[in-house]
Amino acid sequence: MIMFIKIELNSDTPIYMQIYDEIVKAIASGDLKEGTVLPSARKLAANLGINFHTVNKAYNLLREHRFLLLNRKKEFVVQRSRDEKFMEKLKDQELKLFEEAIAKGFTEKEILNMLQNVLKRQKKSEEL
Amino acid sequence: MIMFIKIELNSDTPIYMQIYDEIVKAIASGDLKEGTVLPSARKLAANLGINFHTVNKAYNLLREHRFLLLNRKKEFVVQRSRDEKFMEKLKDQELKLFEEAIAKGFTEKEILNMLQNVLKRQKKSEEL
Amino acid sequence: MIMFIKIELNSDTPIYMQIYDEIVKAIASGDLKEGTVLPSARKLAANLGINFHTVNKAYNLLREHRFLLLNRKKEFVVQRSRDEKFMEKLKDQELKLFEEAIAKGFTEKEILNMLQNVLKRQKKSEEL
Amino acid sequence: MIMFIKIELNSDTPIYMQIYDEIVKAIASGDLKEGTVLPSARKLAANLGINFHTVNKAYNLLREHRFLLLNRKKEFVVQRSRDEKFMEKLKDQELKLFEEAIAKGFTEKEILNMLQNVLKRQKKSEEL
DNA sequence: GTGGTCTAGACCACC
DNA sequence: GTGGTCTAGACCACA
Repeated sequence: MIMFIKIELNSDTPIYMQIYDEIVKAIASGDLKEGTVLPSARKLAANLGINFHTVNKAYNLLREHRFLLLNRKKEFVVQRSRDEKFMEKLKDQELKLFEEAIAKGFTEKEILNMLQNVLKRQKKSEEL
Repeated sequence: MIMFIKIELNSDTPIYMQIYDEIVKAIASGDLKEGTVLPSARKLAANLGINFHTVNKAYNLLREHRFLLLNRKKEFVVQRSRDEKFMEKLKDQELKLFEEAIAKGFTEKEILNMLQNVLKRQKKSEEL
Repeated sequence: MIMFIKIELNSDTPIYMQIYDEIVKAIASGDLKEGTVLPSARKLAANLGINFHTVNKAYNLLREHRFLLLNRKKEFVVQRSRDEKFMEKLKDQELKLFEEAIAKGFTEKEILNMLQNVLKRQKKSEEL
Repeated sequence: MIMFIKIELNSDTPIYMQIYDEIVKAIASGDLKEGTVLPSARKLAANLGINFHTVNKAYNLLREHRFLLLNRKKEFVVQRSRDEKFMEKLKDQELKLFEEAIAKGFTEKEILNMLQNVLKRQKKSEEL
């Protein structure tokens, strides 16, 4: 299995976080389907030219957040869990973000516009 | 000046975070207007029956995020900054949140519904 | 033999775990008696509309934990083993859980209340 | 600040887990009170004769589970969060454990006896 | 092979 | 000083 992950070594976001984000993005866009077995942490690390532990940390974080599971063959496999607790957390986070934006002086319309732009951008990447 | 802040001592969110959230909410809802001088950290702490440092931590975090500024008298004052960097950060955060939601298996419609519900809830508290 | 197992495809707990839990529950409640031959993994999988491997994983985990055994005909059979090692493990787990609860600030009374509620709920399902 | 933690290097439970358990136990018994600053990961590691990362892993796990928080001075501090979500999780775990015990053939009385013994043991260590 | 764990040494930003 | 992060190399149990 071939993984296309771009890593910016000189970014301010940690490498393991970049891997995390890229895999979530790939699941969201449909590039990684449910049941897909990810390359082993060691192989992906070799491909990216980084350390095994860095990839391992990303994989374990993804497992904690239920984007991956470890099967009995000790492979990391993509799952789409749809847990409702996540949605509740998301709601709380969004409420807090909106309050901050409005406290900053942005209007509801501006926020909605921004949200729609972001969703459009997301949808495009899904269609490619 | 009197501050109405509700603190849940038995919550799982830290107290300083609760103060932070409550003040942002008060600015968003219009209860706290630009230029309002907040009560000193010591007074608010006494009113809430909590430690001075806890309030101080919340105030400093709010200043860092440009919701408050420290005037010559060393008072914390409400400001509405409208900084565009915040909007950019917000976009990135929203994009990441949406990707996680979609990776979890939620549809675009479900997410939009959730967002509209959250905005409605927010608007109501603004009108009260 | 007919098995009544409810599977929530959109749950956050893995399906094989749900099957595991349901079978343990059925043994505890008396619905599945010692010596009962379970339907083959293939049949159960077909009935539930899920993958054969998922059921197989659950069955093997149950055998590992001595709730099932594999007879000469390679059928999975219910057994009630009463092994004391399990009780020892259980004690250790309970001790750790209690320590966590007390460290969280819950009182002994609260914990006892919770335990009695849980046992009552358990007993009711046994009587049905 | 002096920490009394016993580590079994030749145990089958990972060292970071032993540290985790010992600290939870210390909070439960009252040896570690809310607000207590833990020794730095580096110092504790030196005292125990183990690696910094091992202690760090334990500390971060404790923070994730809300037994510790990282203050603005980057110190790990004991907190007693009393979050209700924990109690809900605990209930589910207990229910599952009871079902397993009953499925094994243990009676309700035996389980209650065991639980009371464990609670007594816990209470004693709290009083010392 | 795999991931889980532990060790060791390094640089960073923050205070 | 602190924790956060990354690298490097090692041993283990498991399958």
